[in-house]
Amino acid sequence: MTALFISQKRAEIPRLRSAFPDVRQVDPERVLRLTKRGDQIWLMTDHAEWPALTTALAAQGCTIVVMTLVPSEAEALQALQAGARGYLHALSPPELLSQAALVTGNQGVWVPAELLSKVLGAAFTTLGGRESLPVDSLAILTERERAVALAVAEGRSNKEVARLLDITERTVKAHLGAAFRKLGVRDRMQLVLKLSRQDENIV
Amino acid sequence: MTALFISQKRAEIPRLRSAFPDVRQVDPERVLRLTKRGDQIWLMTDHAEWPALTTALAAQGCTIVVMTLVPSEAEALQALQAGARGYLHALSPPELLSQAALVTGNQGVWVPAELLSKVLGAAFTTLGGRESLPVDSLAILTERERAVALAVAEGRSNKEVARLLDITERTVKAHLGAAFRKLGVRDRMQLVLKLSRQDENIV
DNA sequence: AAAAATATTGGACCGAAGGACAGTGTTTGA
DNA sequence: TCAAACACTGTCCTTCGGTCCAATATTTTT
Repeated sequence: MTALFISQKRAEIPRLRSAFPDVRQVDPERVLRLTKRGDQIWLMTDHAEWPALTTALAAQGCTIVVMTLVPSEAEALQALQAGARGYLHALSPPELLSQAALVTGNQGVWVPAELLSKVLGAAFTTLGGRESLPVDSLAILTERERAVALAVAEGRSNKEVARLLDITERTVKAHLGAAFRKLGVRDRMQLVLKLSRQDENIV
Repeated sequence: MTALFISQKRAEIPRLRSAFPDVRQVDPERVLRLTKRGDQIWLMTDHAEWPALTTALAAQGCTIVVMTLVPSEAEALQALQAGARGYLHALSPPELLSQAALVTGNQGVWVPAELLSKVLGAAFTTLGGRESLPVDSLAILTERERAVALAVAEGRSNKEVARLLDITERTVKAHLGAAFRKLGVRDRMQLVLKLSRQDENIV
């Protein structure tokens, strides 16, 4: 994993280097030929092409954190919609940079707390929430039947479930059979499909 | 820092416990008196008050991850809007739960990759999952093995697949056995889990 | 108190699933 | 051309999964 700092201007960010000693500074024009899947990119918004560059790098499988000197809600949304996983002030303290790296490196999204509600609120109103409250199939099961069904839905065999719940394999079969009947499925395969893909049945 | 698992039903989630051995299960009614700032809350959407509870807990300074058996874009938005920092499938593998805990514990937002783009309206590329992507997994199979594996992953029995592909049930077993070996799974249950939860599987 | 639901287990049965071993014909690549 | 991969099928065997016939004890509901 390589860490790259992309900026049009030659403005070095000391705090970035103190958080990531191995970071390399690269020009926007050449970065697309230097990056590979999984690279961590710190991208300054000091040139006009940064949204397109973000999208292109995201398509390559890079993790992009957009850095700005003037944070704004609009720019944050633009960054995230372009495929960036993080957005923060360029002069953030090193601990914050490390935190953002940790979060974005683990498939998370990092946005400053004061912008988070605005960004999510905007996303919410933009997409509009259509209320589709899916019925919970497991509600009609008893506690024990549900425990067995959930364990089975994770791929466990009857014997494994028996050990897990400290009951006989025969009892597992009993609960499981009851669950099958109540849920209207014929076997464990249908069960796991019903549980993991219910949204497709609703919508 | 305390980890609490909140569910109306007594459904234990074994994977949650395997990722966080010290997690305590608490009833929704009593959780507000037990939590303190910084606690990590895993909240199931199996009762009607979960959005209000999320807001209340977020106001207390807790980190909330909403878990559901039926992920949907609308519910994800509702969770984040209510103040949750994470949203994921209740049957996610332990590594994913750990990752979500890490991200949300560091002020990050965690949403499954396939929902992230919808939630933020962004062009996220599915990063991670190197050898786990469905296409990658199925790529190592022959055309026939892939056809059988996909049919089985839809819940069909060997006999049904045989009729579907107009071959003998014995041949289905042959192709399926080869697929098991190549994919490193032990039976059809593991296969459907591997294929249906690919997008969440990061490794 | 009576009735219903739940949790637990037993035995037996049968089909499905998966592997071991063996064989045929076709296609493809070195 | 020859080896390797592929597609296909057979028999035999073991284990697993699911359902049928029960039974008993506890809890909850009516």
